[in-house]
Amino acid sequence: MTGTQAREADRTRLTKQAVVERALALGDAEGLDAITYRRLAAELGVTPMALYWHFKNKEVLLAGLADQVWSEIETEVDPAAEWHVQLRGLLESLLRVLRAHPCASQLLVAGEKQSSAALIATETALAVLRRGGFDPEHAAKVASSTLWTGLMLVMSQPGFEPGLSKAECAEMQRRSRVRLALLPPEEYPHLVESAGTLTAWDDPEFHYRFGVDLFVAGVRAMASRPQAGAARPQRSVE
Amino acid sequence: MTGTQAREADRTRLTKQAVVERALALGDAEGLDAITYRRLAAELGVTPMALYWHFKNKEVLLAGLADQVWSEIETEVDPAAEWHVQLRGLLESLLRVLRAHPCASQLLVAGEKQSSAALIATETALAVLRRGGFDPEHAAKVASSTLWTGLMLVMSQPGFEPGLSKAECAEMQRRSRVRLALLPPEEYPHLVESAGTLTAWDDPEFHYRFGVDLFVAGVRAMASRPQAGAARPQRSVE
DNA sequence: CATATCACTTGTACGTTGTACATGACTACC
DNA sequence: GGTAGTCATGTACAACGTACAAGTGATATG
Repeated sequence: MTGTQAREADRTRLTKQAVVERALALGDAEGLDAITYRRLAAELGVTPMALYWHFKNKEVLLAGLADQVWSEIETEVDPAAEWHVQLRGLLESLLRVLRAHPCASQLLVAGEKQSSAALIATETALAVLRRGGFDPEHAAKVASSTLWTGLMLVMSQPGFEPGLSKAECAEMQRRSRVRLALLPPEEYPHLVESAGTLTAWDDPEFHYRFGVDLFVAGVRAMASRPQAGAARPQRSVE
Repeated sequence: MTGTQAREADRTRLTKQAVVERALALGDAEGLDAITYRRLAAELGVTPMALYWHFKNKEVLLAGLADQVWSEIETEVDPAAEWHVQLRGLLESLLRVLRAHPCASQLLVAGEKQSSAALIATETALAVLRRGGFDPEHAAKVASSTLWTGLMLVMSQPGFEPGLSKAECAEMQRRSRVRLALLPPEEYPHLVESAGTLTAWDDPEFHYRFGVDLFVAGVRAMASRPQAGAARPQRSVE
């Protein structure tokens, strides 16, 4: 299909995929608000209205971006692993993608979670949880929580502000750390004490590791409660 | 002519507090996007630019709203209760406020978490967690997670879309439930099976109860891990 | 070869948003 | 009275999403 189009090297046709990629790159670099029909069109060397041929309006464009993000998530699980290890793997895969696309979490929070790529991920998570002994209802709740925990973890990373340079980020963090540390210690003893961790942007790995641990620990605890559904987790076979 | 300005009997001066209350009511009723300088000014019977005297720009206005929301959270804890019961109480109080203000979660996710009212809540949470045996670093992480879990729970409530009527909400839910239920069952068996729960808007209490249980269970599990910090939880005395 | 069609692109224009700037009016104190 | 501070207004502008109509070039068909 795309083989015969190269008659003019510079002036290549616009495609949905190209637009989505450009938009995502723009959003990642300068924040979701930077994604504008005019701005995007300028980057693609095209008139704003040209984009309307491919995406009927901005909502559809953003849905396209969301779909792209979803499709980058790896949904393969190690069939030999225990269910909670599989769940952890899914969450980590989600986090990898969300961290690679700083604007993705904003995008997914605001927009649709019903993209076709999202369905696959949800289906996989549900399968893992059913194997872990959850009944359909609780499995649904946990699966949804997994997604939202991923979103939340990225957005709550100290210093996370899409479209900010490293330096601006460090500056902001320094300032809020100082603000916390200079609070009256008799009124806010614990806040002063924890000021460093609350604003630490320099060790995101600790942030994510703890967040994932906390979530998985919660899910495992719920799994071993009687009302969670099935009597006992099944071993994953074959 | 403009000479009629004295006629309005209820022509009372604008105050920050009045503006914040009106804006919050507007946002709760019609969504955060409905909060517009022009719209808000019209509701207050005033010129858009009049608002600029009280709030230098929209960011400041929204920060004012966020502060108002924070200030409505009850931060008293039962000193006799166990720490995890206290933590649950704080989370439930947060949820109560967020649910009372449908636009609040969007507001807090986007905006500042450094309002003075937010500091008090954070300080209280940290105190509870330190009593629970967490060291300052892990306590900070858990406290931040508590806030974000509250935000996430409200935003992930099926059918949550600020500024939508009950009927629109029900209609949307019905549609997405059908979409899920009609998926090819051989490809998405679990999705079909859980379609009801994934889209259920009619039983929010189950949603919130399960979410809080899951979170508190996770925190308790982390508390009993050696690397969480202090050797053992302290009983709260006096 | 001519022409009709489709896929795509452009130009112009409208309404809405946040907000800069200059000015007007009310209140309080000298 | 006057002067200053506090609050409100009116006008104006740039940027946004997008409706509408018209144009372009490649391809299929007569």
